[in-house]
Amino acid sequence: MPDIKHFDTDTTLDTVMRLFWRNGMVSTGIQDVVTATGLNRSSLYATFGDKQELYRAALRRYAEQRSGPRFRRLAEDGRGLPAIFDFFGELIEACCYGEHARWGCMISNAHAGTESGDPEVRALLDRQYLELRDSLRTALMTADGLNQLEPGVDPGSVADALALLTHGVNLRSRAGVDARTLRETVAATLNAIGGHGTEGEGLTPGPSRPAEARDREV
Amino acid sequence: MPDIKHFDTDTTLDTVMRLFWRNGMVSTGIQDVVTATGLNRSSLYATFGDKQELYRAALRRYAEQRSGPRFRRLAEDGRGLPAIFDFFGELIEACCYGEHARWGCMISNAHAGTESGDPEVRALLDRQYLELRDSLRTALMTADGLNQLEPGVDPGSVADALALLTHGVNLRSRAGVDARTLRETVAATLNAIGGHGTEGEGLTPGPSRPAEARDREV
DNA sequence: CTCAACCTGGAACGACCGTTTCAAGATACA
DNA sequence: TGTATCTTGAAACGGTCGTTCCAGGTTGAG
Repeated sequence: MPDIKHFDTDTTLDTVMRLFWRNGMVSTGIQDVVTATGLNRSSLYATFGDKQELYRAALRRYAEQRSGPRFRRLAEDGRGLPAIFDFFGELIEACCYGEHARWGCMISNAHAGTESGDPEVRALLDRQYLELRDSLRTALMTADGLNQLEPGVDPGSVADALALLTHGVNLRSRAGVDARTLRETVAATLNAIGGHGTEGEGLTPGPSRPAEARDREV
Repeated sequence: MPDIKHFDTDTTLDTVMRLFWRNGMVSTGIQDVVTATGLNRSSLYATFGDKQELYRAALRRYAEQRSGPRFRRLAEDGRGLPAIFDFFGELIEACCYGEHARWGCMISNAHAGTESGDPEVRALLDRQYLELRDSLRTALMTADGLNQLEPGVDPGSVADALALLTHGVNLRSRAGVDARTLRETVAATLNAIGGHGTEGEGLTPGPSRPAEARDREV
C-alpha cells in the first residue's frame, strides 16, 4: 500500500453536504468546496468524481444521516399521535433555530432546483418520500390501534397529506417564517386528524424558545 | 420622441418568466434569455436592468398573472368546500399536464433556491403566502357558513395547513409524481376537514386524464 | 433636411466555471 | 534503501458567466 489519504472522507462529505444543503448545487462552486474542506481539486476529483457525483454522495449522506434516523425514530415510537407531534416539533425546531436555521431540508430543496433533473437524484427523492410516508403511516396505524384517531380517518391518505405538509414546513422555514406560526399550523392539523388532548410536548405553541434549542442537529 | 422599442415588453417578460420558472434563476444564463427572447443583451439590460432585477420582474409577473387570478377566483367562489376542491384540482392538473408539467410553482421553487436570499424576493414570497392563506380562509369561512365543515374546524388554522400542503403538491409534482396520487391525497385531506359528499369535479381520483387537460394555464 | 435622442447589433471585458494535467511528495513493501 | 503506487499541490485548460461599451441604425421634432 503506497500512500494513504490525508483527510477523512466522512468529515469532508459532511462539509460538502452542508454547502449543497444551504446554497444548492448550482450556486455552490468547486472553489467553495475547496475552500470549505481545505483540500484541493485533485483530491476531490480523485475521491468523489465530478461535481454531479459529489452532489449525489452528499445527498445520499443527508438522507442516511439526517432524514433516516428521524424517520426510523418516528416509525418505532409506540405512542401513536404524540410521536407525530414530536416529529413535527423537532423538525420545526431544527428548521428555525440552531446551526441549520433557514436552510430548509436538502431533499425539499432538491425538488425545486435543477438537481431534480438527474434521474438518480429523483429516484432518491421518491425513495425518501416513501420512507417518510411509510413512517407516518406506521405511527398513524399505531395511533389508530390506541383509539387516538377520529372515526373515518384513513392512515394511508393522512400519511400522504402529512408528508406533503412536511415539504411545506421545510420551504416556508427557509423563507424565515417563525417557529410559532409553523407549530400552530401543524398542531391544528394534527388536532383535526384526531388527537384532542394528546399533544406531545414538541408542539406547544407558546412563545418561541430559541435559547434552549440552539445548535440542534437536523 | 426619438426611437421606440422594437419588441413587446410583456411578451418578453413572459418568455423570461418561463425560463426562470422551469430552470431557476442561477441555472438560467443571460445567453438563454437572449436565445429565447430573440433580442440582444443591450436591449435586455436597457429595459430590465441586471439579471437580479430581471428575475424580480419575472417573479412579480408570475404572481400577478398566474397566482393572483387563481387566488381571487378561490376567494370569490361562493360554493365553499367545492371551490377548494376545484382549486386543488386545477392546480394539480396544471402541475402534471400541459405546457408547464413538472415545472412546479415559481413561488415554491424560489423558496428552495438562492433566490430567497434577496430580501425583495422574500417579501414577495411572504406576500404570496398570505394571499393564498387568506383566499383559503375566505373559502373556508364560506364553507363554514354553509355548514360544510366538521364541528371544531378552525378556518384560520386549516387555511394555513392547506397553504403548506399546496407547496408540497408543487414540489412533488416537479419530481414527476402522478396526478392521481396527488388528487387522492388532497381529496382525503379535504374530506377529513369536513365535506363528505360535497366533492367538486376537480378531484375525482379516477384514472389520470391527460388528453383534455393539455395546455392549461397555471 | 438636420439633428438630438434613443435603440439595436455585436464585439469585448474580466472573472469565474468545472475539469484536467503533471511534477513533486509521501507511503508500504521488496 | 529502492521502487512502485498513490496522494497532493498548483498551474492551466477551454468555456461560459454577467456585464459594458460603442459604432451604426432608426425615430420624431424643429
